[in-house]
Amino acid sequence: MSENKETPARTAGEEEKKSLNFIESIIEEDLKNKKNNGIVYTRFPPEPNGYLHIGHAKSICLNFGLAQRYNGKTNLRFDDTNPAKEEVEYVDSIKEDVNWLGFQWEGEPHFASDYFDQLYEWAVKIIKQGNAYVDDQASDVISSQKGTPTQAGIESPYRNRSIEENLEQFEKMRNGEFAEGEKVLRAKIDMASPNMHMRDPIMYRILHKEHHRTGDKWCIYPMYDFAHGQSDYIEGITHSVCTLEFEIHRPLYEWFLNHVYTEGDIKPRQIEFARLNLSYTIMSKRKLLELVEKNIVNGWDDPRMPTISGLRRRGFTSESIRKFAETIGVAKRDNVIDVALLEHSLRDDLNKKSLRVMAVLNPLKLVITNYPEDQEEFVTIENNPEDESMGTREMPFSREIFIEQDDFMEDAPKKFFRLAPDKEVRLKAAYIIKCEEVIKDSEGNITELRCTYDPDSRSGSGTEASKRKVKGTLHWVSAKHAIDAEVRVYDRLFSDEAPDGHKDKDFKDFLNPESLKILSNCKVEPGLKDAEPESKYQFQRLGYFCVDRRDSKPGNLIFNRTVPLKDSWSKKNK
RNA sequence: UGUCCGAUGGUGUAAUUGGCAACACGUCUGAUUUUGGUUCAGAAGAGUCCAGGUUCGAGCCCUGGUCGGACAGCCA
Repeated sequence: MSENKETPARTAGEEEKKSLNFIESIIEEDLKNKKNNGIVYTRFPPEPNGYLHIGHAKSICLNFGLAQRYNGKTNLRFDDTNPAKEEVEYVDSIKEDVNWLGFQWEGEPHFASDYFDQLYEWAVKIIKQGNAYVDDQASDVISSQKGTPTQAGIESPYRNRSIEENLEQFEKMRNGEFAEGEKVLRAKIDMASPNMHMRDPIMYRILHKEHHRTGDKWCIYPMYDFAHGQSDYIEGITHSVCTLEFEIHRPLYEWFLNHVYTEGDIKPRQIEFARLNLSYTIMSKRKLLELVEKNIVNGWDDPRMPTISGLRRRGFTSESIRKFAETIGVAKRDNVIDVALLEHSLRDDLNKKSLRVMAVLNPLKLVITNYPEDQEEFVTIENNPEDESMGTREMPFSREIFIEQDDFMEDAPKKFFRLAPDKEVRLKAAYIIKCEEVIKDSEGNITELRCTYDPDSRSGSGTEASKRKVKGTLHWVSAKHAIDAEVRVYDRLFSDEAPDGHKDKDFKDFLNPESLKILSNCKVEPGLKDAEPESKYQFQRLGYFCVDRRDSKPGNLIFNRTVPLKDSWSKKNK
């Protein structure tokens, strides 16, 4: 899918200065050396055991972006070698999320499980080479023989079984003659290797589990290390990009590959980059799953979740996520990106595109006493000052309106540019009003404001009064025309910069108790009546909001606050 | 006292045959503004982990340290 990136067509004389990230440098070097016939083929290989999150988005943009840049292709491959953790629900959500982000993989999605036959054959081949053996020991024994990072391991007593016996045992494993954990197939490498992953790593384990695609055909399943590189090889992947924690697996990746590789074939190369960390956010699938299972959030696509489906439901655009991924870059050092940068890409995109509308979240009734009771009129308002082509629209105005409670203060400080007793303010696109009287209930709560308006001050009328400068401009909505809506005001899920960075505390200790506030008697302008699910708006002076794609129904409008507008006023007055 | 990897403003990322540290976010001014938004103009903020070395010249190269991360699942 197109990313709308201007092609970096470098015309002579006009040096395109775009610098390369380290992966692009590697690729250009490979291209220069005619490696793999000049082909660039990447893949995005999630395990279908959860929903994709913003960290995956970085990887998706990277892998697909690389292929786009170098006229290559990208596969979507599900790394489904562990039937205990994987589900079709996740497969479906992953496909949807990748597409929504704006990318289309080459051909049909691939599955590591498609290669189980081939992988089995290769395992047999490696046994025949004398480089793999069946170990009958229990898991804890094998583990204790592994040694430690600073201490060599010891060899299994089964390490030197004959090839024939290994072949026979492995076949029996496959035929289901053993229970789970009874035997494993191991590569015969080096129990004294300084790299733990090379100490006779397990290639196959017995799992009597139904697989979401192969059903009960198999009861032995390959481990990640034995499956991944070979899957890359089968698919003709040239650059296998993964995160840093696999760096130490690379010698093993290459070891397996070298034992099945045929000269002349494309040989995949593993390249590792630093995964994304975001401030105020957790990225671990395990922890995200915990939030879902404990109902701390409302599902994987809760708008507070960093999942792609959560961000989507929150009101993020895929463009803003792609832009974000491009902005943060790719490198090998650990990093923590400030969420403010994500929010910046979002606002930047939404600012250009979204329709400005009037919505009052916490309504305060305001009566314009000198406006005739039976009168109403339409005022004209621009749809987006950033984009004239979006035109204007008409909005009803009448004697009783609602304004935001925050826009009135009885004892206002000097810098308060909003409404206060005896002060003037402009109602956006309408008139200048002056506050004459404050009505309160018996408990002293302000229930209503009485104002007068200047009939000559109507916006756009051209009169002197219409050009008068007043300090503040308020958004409003006509009381009798406004429609009701529920607004879900979301804030960050965690109140701590690094919720999972505390040694002795659980990440759940840092949940922000105000991450969701439901406002149920909001008033929005009548034009929003038939707003489509997922449509995005700027609520004038408040922020960006979208119609909830799951819960909003005609007649029961529900908006999610995507992100507030930047606010230098409340920041100063904290 | 292992192996692999990393180290540049508050945060990210650049600096591509070694040439006197750039961009973005954030922060702070000021201007414009019928959104306390946007836009515009400007400012502050690092001398590149440390110590040596090579060189006319080092963030880039060499040596030795320091600090941080990953690795001891029949997870991926």
